[in-house]
This record gives sequence, structure tokens and C-alpha cells, in this order.
Amino acid sequence: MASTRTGRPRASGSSPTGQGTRADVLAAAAELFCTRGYASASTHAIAEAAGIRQASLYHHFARKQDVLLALLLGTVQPSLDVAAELLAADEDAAARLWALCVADVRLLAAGPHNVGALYLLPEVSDEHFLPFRERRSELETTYRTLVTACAVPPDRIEIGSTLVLALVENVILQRKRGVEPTDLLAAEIADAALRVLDLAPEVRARAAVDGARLVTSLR
Amino acid sequence: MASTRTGRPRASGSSPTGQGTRADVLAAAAELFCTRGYASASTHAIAEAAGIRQASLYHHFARKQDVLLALLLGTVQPSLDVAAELLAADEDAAARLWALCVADVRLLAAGPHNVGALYLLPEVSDEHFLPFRERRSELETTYRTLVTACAVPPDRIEIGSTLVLALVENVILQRKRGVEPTDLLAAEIADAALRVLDLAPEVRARAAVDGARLVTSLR
DNA sequence: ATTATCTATAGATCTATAGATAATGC
DNA sequence: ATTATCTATAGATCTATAGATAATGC
Repeated sequence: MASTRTGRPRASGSSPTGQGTRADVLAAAAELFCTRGYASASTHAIAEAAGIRQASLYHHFARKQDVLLALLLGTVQPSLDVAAELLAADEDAAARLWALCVADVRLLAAGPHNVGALYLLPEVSDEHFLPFRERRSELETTYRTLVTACAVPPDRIEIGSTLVLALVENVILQRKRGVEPTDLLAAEIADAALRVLDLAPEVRARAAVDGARLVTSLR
Repeated sequence: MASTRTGRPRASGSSPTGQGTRADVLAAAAELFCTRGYASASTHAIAEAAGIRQASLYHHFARKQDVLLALLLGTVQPSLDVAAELLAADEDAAARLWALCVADVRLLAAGPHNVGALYLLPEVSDEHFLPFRERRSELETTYRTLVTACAVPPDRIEIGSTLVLALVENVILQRKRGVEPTDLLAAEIADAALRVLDLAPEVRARAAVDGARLVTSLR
């Protein structure tokens, strides 16, 4: 039965997302944390955008920090899933790295709010967000693993991985500037990543073809 | 005469920077805005780190926002100065772009606090910081101008400029992660920038040599 | 009985202003 | 007289809790 929900009804209107109150709060917080920052986005403002009263927020999240933590974990998890799948894939490392770049750029470019920008908030260095930073660090390890597997010279692995990540994460900064990333951009960035690693043109060309196939197989 | 200063003496200690109270406040705010964020760094905490009382801060800055604005303008101005000098320099475009990348990376890497990160604060999108965003945008224009002058194909100028900036700005994110950038990194990033633009190896090699000379002439 | 909301509020901030104070400058 | 600090505080928040209320579930 599609029965109506239990509990006292809202004073005003109904769920903006239609996905339940928790989703309403997360969507509202994503927007406000991105545009105003963590501390500047009051629980009152978040609740109002979610269509509930300020205190009702605490029925779903014990502390304001838990709202941000949920958002952060929600953004890194899809990337980790893709990374795990690609680590195990039976394909050239360059193709897998190309695919990881494309997938991550798409994830960062997706959604109405620039949730990737949340990880740039200074408040994220607080101990409370350690679980997120750990997963984030796992993701970076995957990039390093794939760069290593691309037969990059040992003394270039660290700098190479850093620069590849730089290109991918740049999507966050672009969105902050108001540039809406196109789907084409993802491939451009993945191409640039392989150029930065100084891979040979033939290797890069093949990786782009195989990588593109890999990406579609992920969906 | 090196006379002592006018005005009531501080209740506790003396200027931490030894550069005067304004400098004390800016140094304290730089650290706190970077580590805690804008709204989370109270004027009380800033004043305390500057060695004065909370209210005394308002003798030097009319509003808290003015402190952040001063920091932002202070970070972009040196970059604009270098950019202007390089725009006018009599040297190959690739060499000048290489030099601009190195100079900007060094500026972002310099100083005890990661002041480049201030421009990532969500609060910077507020109207009050428009003067900063305008200068920041001038800097981006210079990058685009130099990329264009590198004989990059017309349809690659936009994406190329974006990716070059991505590599440079990445220093900010690296410092956020705790990686202290080396002087070598600056050259690595400038090299990577020219690779991203797909310039020919000979062009890149010459640009690096000429660019290195240009950089030293800036100092 | 259980649930999700509501209203009300305690207690802790935080920014900015008012006005006093303790130096130097003239 | 001028200056840079100080103390004190008004007024506006903001987070989190307590307890009431209005639904459904059994």
C-alpha cells in the first residue's frame, strides 16, 4: 500500500525533492554549503530550504556536522566504486586511467550543485570528517596505482599522479567560476592527463579508444 | 628618531609580526581563514592571535569582510605585476607562459600560510569581494593571451588555457593536503603546461631554457 | 504506541559600537 | 590634541534540547 507517511505533517508545503525529508535536507545543505560555506549556512536556512522547521532537522541528523559528512561521503563513494571496478578490469593501464579520469570528471560535473567543492571547505580538516578524508585518500591511491601501471618512470610517478589529479579536480574550480562543464570536457581532460604523463602518441590514442569503451561498460 | 608608537599600549605582549598591528591582524586572519574558514574564524580569535583585543581590530578594519578583502587583493597583486611584465617582455610566447607558470606557482607556494586557498572560500562570491574577482579575472585573461600567442589552434585556446591554469592552481590543493611544494615543482608544472598544450618537444625545450632566464630577470 | 513534525527556549556565541584610558606630539 | 588601544555591551544571531502535537499503525 502506498500509505501516507507517519508523523505530524509539515506546517508548510511538501517535500521539495519528493524523496523524503533526509533527501530534502541534504539537497538544501548541498546548495547552501557550496554557495555560502559551512558555518555561514545556518541550520535555520537549511531547514527552510528543505521545507521544515529548524529543530526538525535534528530528528534526521544529530549534529550539523553530520549533514556535511553525509554529503562528503556521498560524493566520494561513487568515485571509489568506479575506481575499484577499473582496478580489477582486464585492460591496459593507460585505458583504465583514461576511463577513471572521464568517470570522475563526469561525477564532478553532474548534479545541480557543485558538491565536489565541499571537500575544499576549510572545515573539512576537522577531526569529525576523518572518515571522509580516509576514503578520499584511498581514491588518490588508486590514481597512483594506475599511473604506476602505465610504466611511468619511478621518479615521475608522484608528480605525474599529482598533475593528473590536478586536471580532474579542476572541474570543481571551473564550476565555481560558473563554467558548466560539457561531456566533451571529460574526454579532453583524460587526454590531457595522458599527455602530462608524457605517454607516446600511439599509446595515448589506443588508450582513448579502449578507455571510451570501458567507460560505457561502467554504466 | 625611532620613537615608540603613539596610542595606548597593548594589554598583553607586543606585535607578533613586528610589522605593526595591521600586519598582525592580516597574518592571524590568513592562518585562521585558511584553516577554519571565514565565518568560523571569529574576530575574537583573530584579534587574540594578533595580540590585541577583539574591538581593537575595528580601528584598522571597518568590517570583518575588509580583512579578507585585503588578504585577497594582496595575493592577486603580485601575480598581476608579473603578468604585466611578461606580457610586455620581448621573448617567445611559450617562454613567457612558462615563466608565468613558474612565477605563479612560486607565489602560491610561498608564505607560511596557504593564502591562495582563500580564493576558494565560498564567501568570496559575495558582492563585497567583487574588486578581487575582477583582478583575478584579469590574470586569467593574461594566461589566455599567452596561450593564444603560443600558436595553439583557435579551437584549443579555451580548453588549453583552462588546463594550464588547473595545473598552476593545483599547488593550492596540494598545500591543503599538507604537501609542501618544492622549487622543483614549479618547473615541473610549467613543463606540464606546455605538454598539455601539445607544443612540439623542441619548442618546449627552448621555452624552458628561455623561460628560466626570464624568471630570474623578474626578481 | 510510534513516529515526524512542531513551538519555545536556554545558553553560547559573534559583530560592531560607545566611550574610557594611556600613551606620544606639539 | 591625536592616536591606538582598552573595557563593556547591545542586539542579533545560531545550535541543540525539551516537550507538545498530529498524524499513522496495531
